[in-house]
Amino acid sequence: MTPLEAARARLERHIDAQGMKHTRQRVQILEAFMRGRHVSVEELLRDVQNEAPGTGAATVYRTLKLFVEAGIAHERNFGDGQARYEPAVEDEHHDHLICTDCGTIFEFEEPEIETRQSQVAEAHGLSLRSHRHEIYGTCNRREACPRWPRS
Amino acid sequence: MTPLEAARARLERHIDAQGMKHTRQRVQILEAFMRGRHVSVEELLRDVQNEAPGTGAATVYRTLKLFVEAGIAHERNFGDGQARYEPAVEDEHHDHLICTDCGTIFEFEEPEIETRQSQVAEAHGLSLRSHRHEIYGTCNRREACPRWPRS
DNA sequence: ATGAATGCAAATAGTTTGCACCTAA
DNA sequence: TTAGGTGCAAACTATTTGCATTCAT
Repeated sequence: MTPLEAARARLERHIDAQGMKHTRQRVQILEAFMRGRHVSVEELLRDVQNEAPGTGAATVYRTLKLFVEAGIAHERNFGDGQARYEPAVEDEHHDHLICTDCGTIFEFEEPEIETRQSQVAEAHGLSLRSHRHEIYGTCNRREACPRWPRS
Repeated sequence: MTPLEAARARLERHIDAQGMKHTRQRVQILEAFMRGRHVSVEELLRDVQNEAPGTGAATVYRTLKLFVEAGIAHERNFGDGQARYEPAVEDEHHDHLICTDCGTIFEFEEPEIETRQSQVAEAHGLSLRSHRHEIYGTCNRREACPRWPRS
């Protein structure tokens, strides 16, 4: 089962469970969404409208919320003032590194940090719900980074 | 030297260095700002206008940016859609825990997490610039938490 | 048939900006 | 005197919402 198939299955299940309707737009948006990695609404809307002109921005916003509720998307906010969404892989978690020069987004996973984090929450008497951990830096990669001046 | 005095000194220095002007508003906003802990612009504006009616919102926004540039404030974003600012204490760093029920903000410092974080950045070939680490949870404190139902 | 989903446009919320007036230096 | 600062209102950006229309069931 491909990630897209898995996501589609989860979405169908969620839609049925909530007594919602299966629509052309929801499938189209899902397909475009699953092709991306950390897409902004703007980017996604552009992609969708390429194949399905006439799709409204409001629908994309509403559908992304639906994806989050269905557990197939995570909302991210990297401080550029717009939300980004990424496909959620079941039982998988990672945080992000962002190059402030070129905008490249890397992912990382640090069990030790996660552990410490739980301890911190506990020490403060909080029941951990979620977290957000982003590292910002510059990627020092002339070739890869679009903002590095080419000689 | 109190924190306020220290901040004022740094601000004056910055203002002089940049050839800017010392104004009544900047001092008033600084004083109100240093009284708070993680104030939103809205809250700060209200405080300032209590003592200095007529102060404009734009001035508060502009002044907070100035504070950040002068190194006496940090901008924070806890996902409630508005920026918050907190006094920067020199050579001190902490991250945050936020109670999603009552909004209480706790601070924490975990050298081990910081260390791992640097290693992660390095492993990905990034020069670490900054980071953001927030833990969200619920504080389980009937008495302290305004959103807990009183019996 | 009928209620939910869509698309558009208008509304919102936080923040920024243009500009005439004011004020520190 | 005069550049920089302030206050107001208008502009902006991302997102949400109201509503008439369309579509899945």
